[in-house]
Amino acid sequence: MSEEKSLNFIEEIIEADLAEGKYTQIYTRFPPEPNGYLHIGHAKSICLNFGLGIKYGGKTNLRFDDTNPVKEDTEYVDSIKEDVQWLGFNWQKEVYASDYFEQLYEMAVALIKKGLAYVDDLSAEEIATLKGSPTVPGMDSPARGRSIEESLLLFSEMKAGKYKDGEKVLRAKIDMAATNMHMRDPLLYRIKHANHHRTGDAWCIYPMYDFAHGQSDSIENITHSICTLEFIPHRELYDWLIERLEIFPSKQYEFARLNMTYTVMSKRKLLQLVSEGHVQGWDDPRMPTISGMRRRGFTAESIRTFCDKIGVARRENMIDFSLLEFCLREDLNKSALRVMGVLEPLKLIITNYPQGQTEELISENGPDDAYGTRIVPFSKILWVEREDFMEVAAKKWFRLAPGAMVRLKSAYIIKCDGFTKDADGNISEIQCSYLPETKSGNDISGISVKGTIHWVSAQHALPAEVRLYDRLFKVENTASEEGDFKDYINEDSLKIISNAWVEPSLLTGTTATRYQFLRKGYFCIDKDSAADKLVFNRTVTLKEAWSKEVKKN
RNA sequence: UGGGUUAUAGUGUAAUGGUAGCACUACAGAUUUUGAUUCUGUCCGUCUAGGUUCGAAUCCUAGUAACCCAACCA
Repeated sequence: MSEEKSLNFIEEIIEADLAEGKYTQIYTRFPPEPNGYLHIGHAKSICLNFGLGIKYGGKTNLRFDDTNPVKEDTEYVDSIKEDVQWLGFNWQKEVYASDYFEQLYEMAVALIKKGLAYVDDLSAEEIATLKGSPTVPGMDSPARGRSIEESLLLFSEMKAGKYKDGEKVLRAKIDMAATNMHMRDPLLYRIKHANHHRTGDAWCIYPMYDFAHGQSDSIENITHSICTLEFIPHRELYDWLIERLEIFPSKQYEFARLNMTYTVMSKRKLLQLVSEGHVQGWDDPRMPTISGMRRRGFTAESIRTFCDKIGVARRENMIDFSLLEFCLREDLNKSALRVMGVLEPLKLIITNYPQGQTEELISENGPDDAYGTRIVPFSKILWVEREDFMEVAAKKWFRLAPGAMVRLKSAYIIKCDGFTKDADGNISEIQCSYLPETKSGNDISGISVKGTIHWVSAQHALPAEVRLYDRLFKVENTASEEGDFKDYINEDSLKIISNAWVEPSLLTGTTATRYQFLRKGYFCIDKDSAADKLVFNRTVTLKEAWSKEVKKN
């Protein structure tokens, strides 16, 4: 019965390492820089790193890579922690690169003492010029021959605050002619007289990524340091530093980052969408951020399933948004409460139903009996969906039309007898008669109809605002189009319906409740919602065969 | 035009010299008091050209294409 799932390349490496006794336990980490909100691409990394820890009985740290004080903030730290937890993961330790500033400084001193690093006085521009290009070897800085003692002194002066930003840097002494640009005497430390969100003003020199990341991995005994493809060129330096420093040999492995159709995934672009007001914030339900998706109504389970299904490999990829939707619907179908809500209301009068009478009808809450049932009030005047009525029935149409019969879900079969138009020619009301012997659960009529529609009792319904979302961009991949990515923003990605009606049971939900509005999709209660003004987000539509039928004709 | 990485249905991902499989998408049908779900089926693939081999997606050679690398960002 057990169909074994094949391993991804990282799992193969881990199993080989474990098999040959290289490690008795693996240790991974998720290392975001706290300079923005996490998105679905980060979720892939989170699921990978934490998932590996769980699968192989190892540990996983949450580490904030906070080596650049001017970009980072505790606001981001807090949101990242919330998102990781919401996704369902617990870290072994919460750590910060800034926890290691003292150790990192000592390591830098050790490197200088070995003659493997030196203080340079060149400007950023001069350093860039001397660095050469991929096809032209670099040239030595005049400071490269500086004595160990002098570098040691200058470095301590850098730390003491004697120099201004940009006046001096610490560089590794490697090879100015290396084909790998990252090995041409990379910068290790720079001066930044800036307030750090955790260390305050204690430091004015900060390690660069390359002198913090691998060292932090090593300090934490990380066995498998997993990052994305663009860090491949850094691996040589990662190994070089660990080897020269003679510290725990963490190993770096790279996988391809996630790309998805109809959205963007770079922090820079997401920040732009927020700061320029194209969306209403990092948690705008249209955003691919974890917080946006959460607000939209995505479940953590569906995101985890998605991350599992997309796999882990080393080739560039572009995942169909529809796969994410599939995972979402698959999960929501199992858990969402079935309710009725009418988005675009059309008045329906049951002419032969007693005025003033109300019936309490029974309707099922979920996909199976375990979810139980609830009471839905029924009366003479109902709201039904405007699009469920056609003045002239199309072919294969089995909803309301003059003379046609449909079942009202959990209620009666009705027959459409007529309709009324207003002065503008719009249909304002339809008149139907109901068949008392067709009551749901007790139908003894023997009549069967092809269509079943949802409805709410006008007298009992609750008014609601419903927000419908569409893809953020009009094209699958903005990067492969001409011009700026913002030229392709979908201006109709948000549609607000302010006059929807929902059944009374919706009053008791919370933002954690997941609903399926029958035939209309999956919805959740937005944080803007209040008892006197319900607000719903449509998480995702149901799959729709009819809309395809319409397109065909 | 130096170095690095990667090429398997439309999209992802397996097959580690031995039947190219799975999922999503698309399409068709059955069931259905949600045109949903569920179930059944169909279409579609090894970048190219040579070579090794009884046998190649896999190994070799030569091409081609895509992505990454010259931040005091991570």
